[in-house]
Amino acid sequence: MTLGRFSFELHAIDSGSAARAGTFHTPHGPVEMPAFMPVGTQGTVKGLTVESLGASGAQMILANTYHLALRPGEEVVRDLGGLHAFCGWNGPILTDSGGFQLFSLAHNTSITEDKAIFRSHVDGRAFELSPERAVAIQEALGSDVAMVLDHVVALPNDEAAIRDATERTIRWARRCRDAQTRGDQALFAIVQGGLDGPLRVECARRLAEMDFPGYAIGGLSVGEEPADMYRILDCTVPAMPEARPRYLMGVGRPQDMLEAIRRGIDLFDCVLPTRNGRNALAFTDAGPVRLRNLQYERDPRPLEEGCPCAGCRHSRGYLRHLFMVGEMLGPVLVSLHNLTYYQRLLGQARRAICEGKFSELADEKLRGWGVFAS
RNA sequence: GGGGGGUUUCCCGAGCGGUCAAAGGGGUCAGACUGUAAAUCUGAUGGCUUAGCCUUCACAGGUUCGAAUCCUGUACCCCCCA
Repeated sequence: MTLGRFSFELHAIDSGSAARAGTFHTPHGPVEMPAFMPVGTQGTVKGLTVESLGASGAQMILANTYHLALRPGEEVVRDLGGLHAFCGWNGPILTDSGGFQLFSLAHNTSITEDKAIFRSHVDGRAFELSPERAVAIQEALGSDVAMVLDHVVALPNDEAAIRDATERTIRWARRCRDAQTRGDQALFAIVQGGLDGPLRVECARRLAEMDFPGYAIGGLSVGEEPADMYRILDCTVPAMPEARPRYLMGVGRPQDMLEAIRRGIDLFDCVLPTRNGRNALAFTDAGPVRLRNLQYERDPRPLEEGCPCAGCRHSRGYLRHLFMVGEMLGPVLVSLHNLTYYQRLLGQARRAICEGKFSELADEKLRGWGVFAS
């Protein structure tokens, strides 16, 4: 499929699952999918330079509309040359719309049909975010991919509330599309519907009718059981256009990504590798390593044998020491390791899909992590 | 030599007759973290055969139904006077 300066080529579909490999082309370069986007909410992936971010293997990163509109303000970013120049990342950037903050900052947010009104978490001032405003901000920021403003609700929730938020998400998606003025920014729609399978399918189909250049699944991994998330993917993904990138927002743990790729998801973002990295948890093929644990005090091994990241030039004992004494290099190196681990995992997934051996890879990884396939 | 103040559980530090195994920090140990209000948060932290029992508040003795808390002596530390 080709859409202006964007296109999505499918290279392969796994023989034993719905997993697929492809390339998403953007004005700032290609993204090999399945892909993982590090989260750089405020225009920075916490603790990392763009050089080390590139070294981790990342191709596309995520930034946030709400946070950047609050500080420094989208006009400032625009006047400094747009998001790419502003943060120094010349690869593709996707901006989240602020919809997630309707959920995470719900306690100081009110929503009407027209717009959401936030009380700024920074200084308490009112901040309005309508679908039109979300698009305008993202156009000022100049990301490659903008997300529609969606209405995310906490789970579990009552049926009427979920239905209401889902319907609003569909109406807002249309308003976002109608508000677009730039031709060099792709707008992705977001499927909502809580844990209601038929509602998810209906939402996906109605959004598909509007023909967006990409589709996301939102409102998952917000506290529900993993099995519920997989169940929703099972029914929702087949209802999403095959010729467009399919993005599972906010996910996730390594096992969640493999389970989602198995079901046909192409794109992910998650704070876990960076947040957990800052909190001394490293991802490895043998499962998580909680570096503060006493057992690593004299461990001479790197986090992962053969990992090319800068953190793996050091022993676990040294990394533990950095955390125990509060040195900032600890969070930096383990964030870098985790992102590198995620990128390598996705790279292995892409190769396995092209070879028709994704299930074998997934089984092997899940076994290493000590979790069962779902 | 004389006068005054102090010694609390790994550390700092509250407590000043019972509700004290002893506040609060720190440290340590363990856990959590999924479109980032997170380099954050939570729990544990004398021992045990754990609804209870035992051993702790410099050391020894004493007063009291009952002492980390009061008294006497000893040791060490700090301040002032000579």
